Amino acid sequence: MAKAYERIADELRQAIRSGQLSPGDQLPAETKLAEIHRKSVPTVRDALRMLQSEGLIEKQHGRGNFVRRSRTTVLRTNTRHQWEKDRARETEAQRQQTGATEHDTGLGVNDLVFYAAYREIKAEKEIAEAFGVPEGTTLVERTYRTRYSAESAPFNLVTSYLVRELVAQNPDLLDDTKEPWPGGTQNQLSTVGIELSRIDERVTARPPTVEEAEELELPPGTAVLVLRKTSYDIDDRAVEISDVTLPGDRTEMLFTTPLERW
Amino acid sequence: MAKAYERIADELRQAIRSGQLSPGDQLPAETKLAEIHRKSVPTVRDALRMLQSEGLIEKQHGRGNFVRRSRTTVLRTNTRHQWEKDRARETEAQRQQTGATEHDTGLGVNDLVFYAAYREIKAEKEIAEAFGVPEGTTLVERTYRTRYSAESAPFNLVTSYLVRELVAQNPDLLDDTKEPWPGGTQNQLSTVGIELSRIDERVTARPPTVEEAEELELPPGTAVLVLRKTSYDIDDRAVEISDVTLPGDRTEMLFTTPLERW
DNA sequence: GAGTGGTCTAGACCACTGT
DNA sequence: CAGTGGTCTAGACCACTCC
Repeated sequence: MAKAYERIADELRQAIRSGQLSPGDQLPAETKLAEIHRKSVPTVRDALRMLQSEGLIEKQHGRGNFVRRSRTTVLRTNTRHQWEKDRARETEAQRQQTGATEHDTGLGVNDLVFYAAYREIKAEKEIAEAFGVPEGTTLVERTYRTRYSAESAPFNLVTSYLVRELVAQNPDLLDDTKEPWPGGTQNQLSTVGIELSRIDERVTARPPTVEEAEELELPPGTAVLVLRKTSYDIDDRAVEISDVTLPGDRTEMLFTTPLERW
Repeated sequence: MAKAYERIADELRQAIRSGQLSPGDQLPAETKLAEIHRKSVPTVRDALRMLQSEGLIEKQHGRGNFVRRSRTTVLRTNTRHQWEKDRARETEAQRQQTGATEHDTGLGVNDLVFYAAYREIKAEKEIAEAFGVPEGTTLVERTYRTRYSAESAPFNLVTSYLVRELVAQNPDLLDDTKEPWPGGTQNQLSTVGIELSRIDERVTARPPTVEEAEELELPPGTAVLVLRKTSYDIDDRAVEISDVTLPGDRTEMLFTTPLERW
């Protein structure tokens, strides 16, 4: 005998998949569903929680439960890295035309709002190893928020690290009021004579921390994609490391691998 | 005033983060926790569900609640594509030394168990568009399961598609008893004169369907990584499409992007 | 059999949304 | 204000694990 909350969930799932309930539609009230199935309200709520964790419905306190609309996703590509490198040595006037984020997303300049803050920190064990420097080395930690101006939730949280000593010869690189910087990080690095030869991106998925769920306005049960980008210079030395947190339900990443001809 | 279940969750989270409770440790029984906090058992269970969705604890029916141990992750890279291409024209003897999956994971041949099944299907709208062929075109659908022999859960579910007409001149490519095929898909395609020039991989994260959660033995609240790999030949025609479902809690993907020198 | 978590009840009261 | 979901209680009974 199947459990009551599973039977209720199955029935609603079926109604959603078949189109009997369309995206945006309101479900019957919880008390109503309890009445229909002759079960208690907490049992109905168990069923609804199941559907919520599958991403099928959305709960809105005081309003009702609704069939979830699929959200618009943001595309992130790795072809942008070469694109950004090609532009890193152009004039400032040229670079100001479009920034790297616009290329990432295909959005225009006015669709985005930027926030950036720099501070200096001592390298912890994990990040020191990633850079190949001793623990305690001074790093510049740069925190970014990017969002659509039309939406309230950011579409990523970025923390970027640089070894202070490597970039200190250009004081502008230690000053967050210079952000947003036309041409992005590769142009910033080029001002201190650093050319990139390779970028590694490691991707995993995990449940968000409570803080991430709040900042990204993630519905319960949604995962975050975590991307660690490591940039290597032409001596194969790690010169910049970024940790990017992306909402799993609104992000698509495209990686293109060209192959050598036979 | 904070909600009771949040206060209980906070306290346990704190105990876990501080190391007061170590990975693998058993939490107090739910009735015990209810007694300690002078709350009802369902309230305690709300708190525990929260911690479970954050990946901090694991519930084991009849045994207890335990602090979760981090699981061993499998690394998937894009450098394997060039590696696989380089080996696609070697002799069978050479190819049989190691297969593509071993290169992916760093595991030896004996750590893996393969399952493969082929069948022919008519292209639905979505997949037909991805191939650039008319709806209803005959495709070969290939289903794979890969796992550690030591673990019960597969570490990926793969469905691969080929246009039947493109590969039919080699009957072995329509025969699933020839699997596992030494040298992988790129070698299979080379037998019908197809050389790849580029591979696109699109990655998203979403909650698993009930079927996926069962097959991958995913704990509730875990996300899956969904990867669509599209292989293009030297005429920039899509010749193979794979949908790969990976457990988000056990998978790390590494994408390397080389950059051209200035 | 003792101890654990899983399901479920019937209801009370609070918090939020819209009119 | 009416209608919705959110929190919480106090307990019953079932299912699973381990000894």
